[in-house]
Amino acid sequence: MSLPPPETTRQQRRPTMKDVAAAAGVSLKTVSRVVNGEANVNDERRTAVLEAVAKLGFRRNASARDLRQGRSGTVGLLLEDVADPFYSILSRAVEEVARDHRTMVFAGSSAEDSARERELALAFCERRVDGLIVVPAGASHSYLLPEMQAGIPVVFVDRPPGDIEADMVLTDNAGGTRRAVEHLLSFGHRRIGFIGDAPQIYTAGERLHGYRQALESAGIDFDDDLVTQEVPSAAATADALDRLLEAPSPATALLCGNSRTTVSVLRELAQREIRLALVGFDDVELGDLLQPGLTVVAQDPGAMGAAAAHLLFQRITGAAVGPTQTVTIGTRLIPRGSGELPPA
Amino acid sequence: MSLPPPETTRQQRRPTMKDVAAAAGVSLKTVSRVVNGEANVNDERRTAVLEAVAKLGFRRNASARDLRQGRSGTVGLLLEDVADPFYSILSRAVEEVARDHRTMVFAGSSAEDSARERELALAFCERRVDGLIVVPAGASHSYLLPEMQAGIPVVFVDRPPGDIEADMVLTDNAGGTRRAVEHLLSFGHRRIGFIGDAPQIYTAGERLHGYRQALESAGIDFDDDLVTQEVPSAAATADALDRLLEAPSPATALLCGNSRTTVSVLRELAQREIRLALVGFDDVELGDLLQPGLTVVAQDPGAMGAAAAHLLFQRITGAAVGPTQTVTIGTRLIPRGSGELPPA
DNA sequence: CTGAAAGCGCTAACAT
DNA sequence: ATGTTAGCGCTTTCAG
Repeated sequence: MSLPPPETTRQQRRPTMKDVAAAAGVSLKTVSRVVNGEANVNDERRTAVLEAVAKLGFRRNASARDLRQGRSGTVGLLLEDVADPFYSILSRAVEEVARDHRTMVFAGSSAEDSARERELALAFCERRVDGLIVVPAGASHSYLLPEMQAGIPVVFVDRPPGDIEADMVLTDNAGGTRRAVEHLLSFGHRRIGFIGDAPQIYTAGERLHGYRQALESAGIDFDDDLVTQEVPSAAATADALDRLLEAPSPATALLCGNSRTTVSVLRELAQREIRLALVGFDDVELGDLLQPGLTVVAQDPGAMGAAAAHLLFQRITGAAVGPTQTVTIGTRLIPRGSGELPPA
Repeated sequence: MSLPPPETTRQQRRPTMKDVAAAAGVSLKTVSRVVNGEANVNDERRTAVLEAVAKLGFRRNASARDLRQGRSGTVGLLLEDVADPFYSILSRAVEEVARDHRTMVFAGSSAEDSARERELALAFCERRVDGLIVVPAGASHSYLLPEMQAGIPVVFVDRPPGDIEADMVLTDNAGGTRRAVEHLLSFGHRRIGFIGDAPQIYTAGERLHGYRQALESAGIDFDDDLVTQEVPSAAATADALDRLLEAPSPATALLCGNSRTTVSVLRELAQREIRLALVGFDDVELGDLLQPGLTVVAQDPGAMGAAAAHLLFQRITGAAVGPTQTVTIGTRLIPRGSGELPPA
């Protein structure tokens, strides 16, 4: 007089190779051979194994395999924010390269928080990723040294690591702003404003550097009144814009150091009904549909992700050994109208 | 007379708990207790263990732990394209919920290819993910039944699965287009065009349904001349637009069934210098900066991701048992100008 | 071509 | 409070 089984879905124990072996009447090792597509298995037995696999719904346990083999077939990808278009495009590029290497990708967002970056990176290492691609959030990365010495290759993207040497993939930031300034100069501008990100951010420094270089080459004095560097927020950008336009000799053109700032400036300009020559660093979606179209210095996040992943897999496979490498990806100036307006 | 060691970086074998135990002069189990923050360890020994951990650079091997415990602390997220803003926002939301559950996320892009969807989903299962969130690419998902029966919960997002019953999180597609049409009707339009995605796509069907419902409620006859359903491409959209505008009684307003179509239409309208009342389904970045601003029926990918993840973890933890659940997420009409233009 | 045995690094169950 | 033993599911090694 036993009770009927409960009505919930039955949670079967997953079949193992041992179960398959029993069902097929062969040894566990033969199952392993068949499942892994090795040669040297009699056709008859192979068929029996495949039938048992299908019947039982067997699926090899990657944890067990990884444990035995010492590698996991995964890489970790640590971004600032998976939802940001720049990083999501980069992410997809990494995924495609990883796929070619039959590798899965763990992705995580540091949210620009160095503690969270570290936590995620070490969690990836605990999972024994075969390699790590990191967009640095924090300023120190020595916490990764033990992991790197233990054989986990790490490639940094977009910004250099804080206090260690490692492979990296960077945008040619200075070259990008240099070209943007030269472009504006060629349309007759001499008073070119620059609203950049906070100076402690690597890319912000590089971009400012390119801006200064281009002015210097053109024999134009750098003017503090025309330059702002701060964390991009709508309010801060509006203030910065005020400064540039109310300077004794106001800006006739503006270069924005990142896309968040560019968007804030566009909103301000629309509201104030001001026309100002404008070039943005980093492309924004639908930039061509604005009026005028938005001229930008476009980065190539896809190329950066692909380059980082290629470099990483070269390290993983041992195809690349020796000193650290730095890959620099160029920018592309895309004229769409806003950067070709003449001085007022 | 032995040779000097090679000059390449030394690949140390990673220390194990056994090594830590030896270094600290305790048993392996004590190391395990300390590493896992269990109570019942003498302070002196705990200190010794922690020192050995730091000195050796020990990091617990998650593969071994997973194998023993039978769960992996990971979930799989299968999207159409990680780089698409809709999915990248969804993805970030999933990541945040997973983080609360100390779980990492594997993300993969099916590229709208059912074979690739299946391949990725099964690869996730092989990695013994604790659960799976899937945006269906293919029409059949019975291949997941053995996995689900083996205890891997699966939540489908954005579209229902093909031939199985499962939890899902959907947008209120029909409700969204209904409101869009009502909105256009309220501005006096009676000839409202609809350019939707290919009819075999679930969301496309639902959106068309809402369009028809709203017309019917308003006592307006459905007119085939004003409706197109095809794979969104710039060329196809241009043709569709031609049809609507050259119909015997042409459209004065247009509802686009997805954001790719919306963008294509915007490009066409800009080129032709035509003004047409326009509402897009799904928001696009910078829609407020266009002239006129783009009126949209906004979906909420963040809410969808969060809902899917919550449901998934309820299944994983057993907080939810029993019949499948469907969560429907509402849309929001955002008037910005283009949808408030009167009939020509 | 096939199989038996050992063991990857960890945790669960059971002593002490 | 601490240690011992067994074993998760697989691959490696070695023997037939």
